[in-house]
Amino acid sequence: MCGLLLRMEHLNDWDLQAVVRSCTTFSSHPQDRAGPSPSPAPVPETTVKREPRGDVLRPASAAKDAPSLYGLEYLDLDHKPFLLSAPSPQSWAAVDDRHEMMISFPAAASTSGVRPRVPPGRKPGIRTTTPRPKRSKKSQLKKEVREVPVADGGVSSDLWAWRKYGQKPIKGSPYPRGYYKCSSMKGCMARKLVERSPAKPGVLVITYMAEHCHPVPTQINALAGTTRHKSTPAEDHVTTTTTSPKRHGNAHEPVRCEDESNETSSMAVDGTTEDAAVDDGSDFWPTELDLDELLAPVDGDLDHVFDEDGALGRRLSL
DNA sequence: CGCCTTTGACCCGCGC
DNA sequence: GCGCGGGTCAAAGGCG
Repeated sequence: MCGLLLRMEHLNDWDLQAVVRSCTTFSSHPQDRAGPSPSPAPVPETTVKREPRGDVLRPASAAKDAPSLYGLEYLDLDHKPFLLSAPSPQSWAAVDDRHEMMISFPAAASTSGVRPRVPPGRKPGIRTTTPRPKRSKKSQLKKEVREVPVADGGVSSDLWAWRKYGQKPIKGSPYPRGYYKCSSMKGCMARKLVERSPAKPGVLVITYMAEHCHPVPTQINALAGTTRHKSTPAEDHVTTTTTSPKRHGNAHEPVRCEDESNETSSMAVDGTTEDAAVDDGSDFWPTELDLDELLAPVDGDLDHVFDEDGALGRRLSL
């Protein structure tokens, strides 16, 4: 495992993912989470399902050689292994909101080397005709911003499954920003942006956008998803959790995103939400009752899991 | 087989 | 109106 850590130093990619997974707020405890509003946040886009463009040509090349190391220097949370200092579910409430759950990934997961990369992307100029839905004005998006310390290895974890769909370098910041979508349920427009704070490298800034239109996946599912890891040690720490109902089966009935998303179109952008986000994300998460209900079935499992830091850490890192 | 990550390209909002 | 920067898409390859 230690060896893996060493690798991590070279492979900074992992952290982003790890962060993603772990930084999200803990959905299990409403009081801890800050999230965008309780009601589905209606980002205009949310209501519209994008259609595949399909007219894009494939990149001819196949030279995927470039290691994906460079991109995430920023997330180099590597200096410290993530430990899951997970409080039992019941104690989550007591956990500092900003710190959420401390997760550590003692070991990177796989030992496989860096995965060769090919230049992905579409050929220039081929984008097409399928117009994208108009993006809602950035200013109108409701955003919940959370800061999670990384230095102490504390990263919050949540029960949602996130799928990374992009990463971009941000001007003015030495660290790239990762873009994630909720993969717990298809159609869920919840997203989050993860980046390191330029001012405070030890802090990860997680911005939540839109809302989940479905119940929190059961812990079991969430954890189950974390087991997946990729070959690249850096990335694998926390592979995305494949918590999609499809795969693991969600015990709870999914909520229709479309319906909800429409209602939340008014995501506030004003500062009030930010405060809420940091201090109390309750509005972003399911009600406590819901959570309890959702988690009840797996409570025992959770305890079990969290009792063993290693266990969770392992899962996350593997 | 299906989902995930990576990453360049494409698109759009915003500022000047 | 233009350009920049940010956000999203989607191909390719990998892994369980």
